[in-house]
Amino acid sequence: MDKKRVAEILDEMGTLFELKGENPFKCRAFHNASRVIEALTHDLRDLVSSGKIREVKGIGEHLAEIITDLVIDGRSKEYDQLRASLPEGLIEMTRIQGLGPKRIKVLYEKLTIRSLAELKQACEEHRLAKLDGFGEKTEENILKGIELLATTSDKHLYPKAKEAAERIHSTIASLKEVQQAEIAGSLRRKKEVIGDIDIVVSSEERFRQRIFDVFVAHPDVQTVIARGETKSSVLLRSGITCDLRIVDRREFPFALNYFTGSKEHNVEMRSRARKVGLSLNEYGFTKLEESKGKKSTKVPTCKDEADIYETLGLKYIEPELRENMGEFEAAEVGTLPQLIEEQDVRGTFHCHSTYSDGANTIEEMAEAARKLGWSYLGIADHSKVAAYAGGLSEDRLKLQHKEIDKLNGSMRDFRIFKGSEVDILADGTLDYSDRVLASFDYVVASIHSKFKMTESEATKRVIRALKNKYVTFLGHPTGRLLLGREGYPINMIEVIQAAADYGKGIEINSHPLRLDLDWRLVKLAKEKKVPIFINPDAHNVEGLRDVYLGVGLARKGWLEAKNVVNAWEVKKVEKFLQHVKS
DNA sequence: GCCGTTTTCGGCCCGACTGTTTTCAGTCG
Repeated sequence: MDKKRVAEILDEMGTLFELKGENPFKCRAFHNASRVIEALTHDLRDLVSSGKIREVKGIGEHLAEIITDLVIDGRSKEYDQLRASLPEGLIEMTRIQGLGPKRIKVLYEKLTIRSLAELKQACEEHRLAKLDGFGEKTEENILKGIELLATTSDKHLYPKAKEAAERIHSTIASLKEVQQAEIAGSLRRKKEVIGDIDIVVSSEERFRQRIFDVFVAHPDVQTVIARGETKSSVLLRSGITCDLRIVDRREFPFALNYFTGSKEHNVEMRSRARKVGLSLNEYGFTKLEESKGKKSTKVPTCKDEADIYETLGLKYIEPELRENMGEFEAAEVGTLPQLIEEQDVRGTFHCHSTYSDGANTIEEMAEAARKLGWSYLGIADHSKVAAYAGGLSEDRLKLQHKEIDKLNGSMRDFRIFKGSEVDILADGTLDYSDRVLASFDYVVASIHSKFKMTESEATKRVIRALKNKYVTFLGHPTGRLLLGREGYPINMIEVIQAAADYGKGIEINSHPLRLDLDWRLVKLAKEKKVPIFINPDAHNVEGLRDVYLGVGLARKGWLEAKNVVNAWEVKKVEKFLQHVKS
């Protein structure tokens, strides 16, 4: 069983324990373990067979046992029994906004409600309102919640969420009553998929309700979920939930930090605060009293987030790194990376032109790249087997190369590289002969067909392709489509190791639907010293800008400019491309 | 269930909002 499935099962077990009314800390331990397993950058099977799984923080004796059963036998007796002890439909009910395990348990025990359908019916017949702690409003909200489940999704692509957030933000930020306004949450951390939008604002207290008035009346707002003294919550027409919090000016850095998260990062922040005798919340620090941990006098305020980190003896941690995945340890000893920035990009590779399935000519693409301030561009059209995408025959390639030579002769201070996105065939060989491959400046090797292979077959296939001396880097490594298709099963840890061994690069495909390589693996690739190419996979001039999405992902993967080939000077790039195939 | 320089038991982040309540439990992030 792979780690993704193991993580899913542990998470489900946590929820099942909640539904049974188990010790909440035990439940949390399972949810936490799920997250820890998901985030592992070591091979889970190796960790299990060597017994090192027990050394992973958050995995104790019992969880190690369950994980071992799942990985080795593909099943766990404890999980099977737990699942059998409750109706399946209860898990689905936890997805209803505002309905949690405690009340689902009551509904199951008192009214034997076992599924969404039964719950809906019970609400319509007003059977819930008869129970203690339930009322008419609860029934209404549950019915609304069930309806919402069908029409909205709880995950959204980063660019869509960003656009929605910026529309609200610009309205709020332009109000004269607003002192500061920032988009926080997973958007600020540049997660590839976004749950909801968090906006943090500072203003004088007397203006809060006026700001909330504007917020809930925004044309993008569909329904108001909650409205209080410091927080309001709405559902946008785009199906995304948006929260707005308003605090005092001096609380702002704390609120921004808190609502940027991640949750795991926050937990660690607070626990570190306690170690130096402070309590931390979204409003500031307070001193912990010696006796009984009671709070008293405020410690001096912090003017920005950097001050907060400094108070805890830490260097400033960039939002993208706040996942409690090693950033605290690095901030403590001052080894945080100097993250790559958008302006470090000097060009990109893996773009398409009218020669295959692109919408713009090579010249138009190059011109657009120049306007972005870049000094080079790589054109990598599809290879011949990709007939559906206008893959290039060898004759057409000659024409294309001639055209590029001509353009290079006429453009000053700009270089167009001859590349190709060559299909990796089912057996791991490439779609052009070595003689043809040798004619390119660089070669992107990608999979576009035969996705249904076993993990070990797919891994061997890709590694064989990487071994070809003419291959420069691997394109969209897992083939995932966010919120759509899972990547094909492949052992990326082995692939990254192979890339390191053969001196090859790996692409961060920045297409908003792909964002592939995943940032967790980007970090591993960096550790293995694998050069990264940030590519837009652009099929038109507008698509070039997607590179900046990839930069966000690169930052999330701890990359510095020196780790990214397209942040290098053109001379260095030329040398590197030559070196790879020599 | 996990963890530990306050270490093998006793904590485990903490505040806002809602709906049901006469002071709070459940849920969320």
